[in-house]
Amino acid sequence: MRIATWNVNSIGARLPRVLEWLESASPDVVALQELKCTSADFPHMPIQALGYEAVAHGNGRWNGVALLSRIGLEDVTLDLTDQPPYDGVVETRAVGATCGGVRLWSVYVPNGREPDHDHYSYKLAWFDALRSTVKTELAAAPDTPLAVIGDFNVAPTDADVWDIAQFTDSTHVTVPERDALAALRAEGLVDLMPRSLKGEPYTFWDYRNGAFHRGWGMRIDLVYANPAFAGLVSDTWIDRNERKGKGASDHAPVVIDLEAP
DNA sequence: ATGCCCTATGATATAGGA
Repeated sequence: MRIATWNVNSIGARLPRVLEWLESASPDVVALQELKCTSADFPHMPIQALGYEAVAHGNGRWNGVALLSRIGLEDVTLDLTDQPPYDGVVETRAVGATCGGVRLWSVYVPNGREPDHDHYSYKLAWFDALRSTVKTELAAAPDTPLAVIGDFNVAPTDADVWDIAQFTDSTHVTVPERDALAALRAEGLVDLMPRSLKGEPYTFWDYRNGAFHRGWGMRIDLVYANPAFAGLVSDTWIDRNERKGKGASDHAPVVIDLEAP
């Protein structure tokens, strides 16, 4: 079984590359983030034509998540339990489903913007709702393989950014954000470290300043798996080739290969 | 080489991304 997660930075703009990648990489399940479209505008038809059914959860211009599967899509859950709103809106940042016996969550954790911004406290509250939701699911089905995959918008360690000195006073590397990841792990998840195709662990490179070719990246797209899931994994890797060329997302897909449960 | 920001929006600027 092949599972992947990919922040596509607009499914509309990325559709040609997404379709090509589905054909070449042939994943069974794909978690997408940053659709930047409404659920109604999600391009189901060309994706279905490749054999995937999809649940898309998007409320417009920002965020939006989806799960694509060609091995079943059951028990779909939109949003986290008690997911906090931002500016009065519960944003479309989480969707869960069971695919081929594996429980998956596609998540797009809020950015946080600046450590003293409202968005940052929102980010931490959002993480706690994620932790709580996962805790409940793990308790209800401890033997079911489960993974939370997506754009966590936190680099777990200093080695997960190209130069920690560049991140003074910025989000994504602060202690409270990393503590939020640790709290998730404490519920029984492990951070599955992906194999790199080129000696750097990054999954995101800014569009600006030639960041990709300079190796100025960050590992913020993560795979958090319970032991039942981790025990099935044969490989985890970052498809950085997908960051190359014209019309690329600023994130690369992270691919997980595992034995079917 | 992978090459110096991109996307959606009531749009000719702006907000958000990280």
